[in-house]
Amino acid sequence: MSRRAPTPPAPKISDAEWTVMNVFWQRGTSTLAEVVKELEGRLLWKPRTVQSLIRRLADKGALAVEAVGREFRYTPAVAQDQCQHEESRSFLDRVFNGRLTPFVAGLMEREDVTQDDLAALREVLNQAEKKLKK
Amino acid sequence: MSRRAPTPPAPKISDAEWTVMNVFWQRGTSTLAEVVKELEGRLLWKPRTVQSLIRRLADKGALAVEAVGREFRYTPAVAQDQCQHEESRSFLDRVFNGRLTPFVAGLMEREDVTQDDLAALREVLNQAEKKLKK
DNA sequence: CGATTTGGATTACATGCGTAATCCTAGGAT
DNA sequence: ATCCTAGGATTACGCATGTAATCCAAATCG
Repeated sequence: MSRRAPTPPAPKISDAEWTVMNVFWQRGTSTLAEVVKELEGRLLWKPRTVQSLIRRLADKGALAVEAVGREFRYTPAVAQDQCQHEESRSFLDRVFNGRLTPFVAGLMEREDVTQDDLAALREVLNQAEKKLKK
Repeated sequence: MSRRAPTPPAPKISDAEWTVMNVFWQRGTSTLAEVVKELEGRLLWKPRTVQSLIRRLADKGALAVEAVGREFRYTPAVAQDQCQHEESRSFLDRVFNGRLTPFVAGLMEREDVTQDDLAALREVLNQAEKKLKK
């Protein structure tokens, strides 16, 4: 498992910001109120907190802002899969010396896996192998 | 893939601290000087920086301290695999909504995998299945 | 029209983190 | 005996983060 040619890196997203970005990636363009509603119940954040996080995300370029009337609509400006991949890489490097197999092995050992999980993972590996052979 | 009964959580280890803990987990009990030597070349840290990180790790209970003469020897006080697992869980929850398969799929898609990688992963899955059937 | 709500802008504030510098002291070099 | 060095203790310092509160203006409720 080794890196490919680097894409320009996406802005670094903090833990709390991931929660917010996940909402935007699921919903697409949204207003503050929509995100607040989406998170309420699930989370103990005051609306002001959500607003702060959205602002920071806009400041660092992870969200695009468009004024609509006197409100703003925010849209993800970075691709979810790119951010996920960058986080994945940095996580594996930091915690598992870059290696995927011990990570997966550790999870298998300490969590309960279902047959479905295993089947899905095998399918992923098969796809990877197919690509590899081309 | 689901959680099991929780163990008492290990102290939270920051990015830089992971670098230090990895040295201790590899070497076992070590002095400051040994860690500094191990890291030099690989890293641009001043010895003082390493000392600060070691101190913080001792303060948060991740390293045990034993005075030997006028020096200290530090020993990992938390298990590497437990820390790895906690990091893994929190990472998957934050970035992949807790799901392992998309994480693996993303890596397969964006990085270069070898046949050996695939074989090792398949073996891990086989072991997991064996355990599952018992 | 006045009061309340709501969103944006500005400000807050403790804590953690990355990255050390300073100070002091004991041990080793000369 | 003296000076330098290395390690522990204390302190530093700016930036990020989590978690908001305050202030102001526009819209909405009554």
